[in-house]
Amino acid sequence: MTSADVARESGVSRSTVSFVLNDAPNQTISPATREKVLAAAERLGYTPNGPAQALSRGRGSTVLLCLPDFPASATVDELVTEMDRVLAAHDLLLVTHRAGPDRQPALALAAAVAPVAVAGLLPFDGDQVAAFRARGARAVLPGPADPPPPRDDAGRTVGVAQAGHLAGRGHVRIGYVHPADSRLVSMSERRLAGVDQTALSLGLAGVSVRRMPADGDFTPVLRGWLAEDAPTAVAAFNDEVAMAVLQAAWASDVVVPVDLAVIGADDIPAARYTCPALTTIRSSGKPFGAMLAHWVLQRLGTGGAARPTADEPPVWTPDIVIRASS
Amino acid sequence: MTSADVARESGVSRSTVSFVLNDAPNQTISPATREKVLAAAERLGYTPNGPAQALSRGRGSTVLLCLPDFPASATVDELVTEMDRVLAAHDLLLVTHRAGPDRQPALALAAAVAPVAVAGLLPFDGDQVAAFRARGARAVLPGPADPPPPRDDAGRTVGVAQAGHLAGRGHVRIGYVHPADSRLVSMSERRLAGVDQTALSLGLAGVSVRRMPADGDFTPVLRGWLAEDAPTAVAAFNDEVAMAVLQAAWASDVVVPVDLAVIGADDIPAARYTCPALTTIRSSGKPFGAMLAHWVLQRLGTGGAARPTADEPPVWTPDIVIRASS
DNA sequence: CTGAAAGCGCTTACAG
DNA sequence: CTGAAAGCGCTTACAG
Repeated sequence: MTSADVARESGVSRSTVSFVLNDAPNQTISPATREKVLAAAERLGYTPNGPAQALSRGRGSTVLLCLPDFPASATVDELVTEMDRVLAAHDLLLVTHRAGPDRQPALALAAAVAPVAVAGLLPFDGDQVAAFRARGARAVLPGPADPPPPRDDAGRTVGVAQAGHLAGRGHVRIGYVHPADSRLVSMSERRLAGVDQTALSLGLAGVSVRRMPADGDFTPVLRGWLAEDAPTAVAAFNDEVAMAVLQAAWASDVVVPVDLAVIGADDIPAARYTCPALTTIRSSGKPFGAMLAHWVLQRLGTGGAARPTADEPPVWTPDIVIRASS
Repeated sequence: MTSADVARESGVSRSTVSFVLNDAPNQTISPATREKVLAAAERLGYTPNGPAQALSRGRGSTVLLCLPDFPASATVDELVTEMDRVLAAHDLLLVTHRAGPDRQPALALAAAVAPVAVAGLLPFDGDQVAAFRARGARAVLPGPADPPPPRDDAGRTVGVAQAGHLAGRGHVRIGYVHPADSRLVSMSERRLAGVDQTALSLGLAGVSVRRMPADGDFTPVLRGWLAEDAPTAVAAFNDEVAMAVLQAAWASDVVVPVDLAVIGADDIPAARYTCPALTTIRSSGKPFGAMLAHWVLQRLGTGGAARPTADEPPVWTPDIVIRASS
């Protein structure tokens, strides 16, 4: 099933078929011909071959998004969905690749699909950019020279929101708990920075920091912590860490939120079901997805395209979900 | 940067370049020429254009996996990672597509990348199969005539494991809780079938069933349930539902596991941090990913390929993770 | 208003 | 052992 079949079926040339199917500008096709071609294509169930189109146009229609090896999360799903949505409005299709120990490297995928652009959540270094370019990408971002994506800022913002809430509840000795998973440390550092900065600007005590032990049992750490720095409220890196704190408190007869307030981050589905229900920070992946898409479009020069998109501006505003734990 | 550049640089024809780069069988290239070409390709940083290769070979090198619109989960990640891994051993690259309200339909992606095969977790109907085929896929599975993937069985198996554990603890009145999310009902029905069947075969009472209310508060339901059917143990559809049950018990002064035993499913990261820690069923996505990959390969006739893969046979064995809730 | 022709980057019989 | 040529399915100047 090729365009030649459609041409034959409708009694015109392949050029004409291509013209009508692509609504070629500067090309005036008679309504009759147009109809014939459309009907034939319909009847034959013809669909143009994407790779062939890309080859001949010298420009693919896919964008590759490289995701880090983070645990599955609704936030990333939202990001991807939104990026897909705004890209689709510009006839660009999103292909995602999640890094991972056993996963094929993104470069192989890039070679196979020849995306017109590749985007990532973490900045690419010079070699990576060059490699993607060698595989046909016209835009690779963020590159080493680019401003980092607003993710850093987003991380900080989460910490700011956590500390702000806790301080608002009257707490002055705030603690922070890092996750055990080393893949998450850089993100956790950013969140901590937000907590730290807020505590500082509010004139609170310096924030005391602990890390989740690898075995997942925070109980001994919590006991020592309470004895030493005696935080009255803890901001956890994320909801899982917050749950570990909740569990340690439960095991130690420390009553939340009376003896200890805790706040998580991410608002995972489980957060509403903890005992007590977890107060947390919810940050949608949507604005970030929109931002990445717009960045790609701009870099591709499709920014001021004919078709205007009524997308909300990509602003990053974490929401606080107040439940019972603080 | 094309193969013509490499040919020019190394002073041979494009055919020769193609032969050495592809290790063409039935083709004897002198070691000297071979070296020259390889060196030139290396020097130029040449990478073949995937779509062009696909076009000329008449066979793409990607496989499209269509994922349903389920919440993000580690199990699906494992499935994808494993499928990617075994496919990669056959020079096939995996491209995943998650369905969703705002996502581009999978057909558009299929048209753009022209995958040689498309696989799904849920069976495709006749129209879908035809549409994918029209976009170049040589294999689309599972189709309407195919045996359903062992997912159904997997679902049942989870229920069997849940009920088996509960019965082993001496419970005779077992309850089951469906999730509120309607996208999950068919999966939940399968798990319930496993519970039901096991209870039946063990001569226990029929299992009493409830569903999570949309507002997420299981407390009123639990109270009524305890008054009516008085189950002593409940198997929840998944860990989130189990947590809701735990929370309802906590709110009702029902002590778990003494007054009520609960078991979840999936072993999400949060499961170890509930109070008490949740007993659950863990089923890796790995065997299912391997199975799908093998199915694709077999359908593609690559099954008995030269390169043997030392993959474990795709067997589906859920593990029970015993913690404190039952 | 429409068609013949070249070209996108590759592979692969077919000659030599 | 190596090269000239055709072809994969499309698009797009260029003629008419």
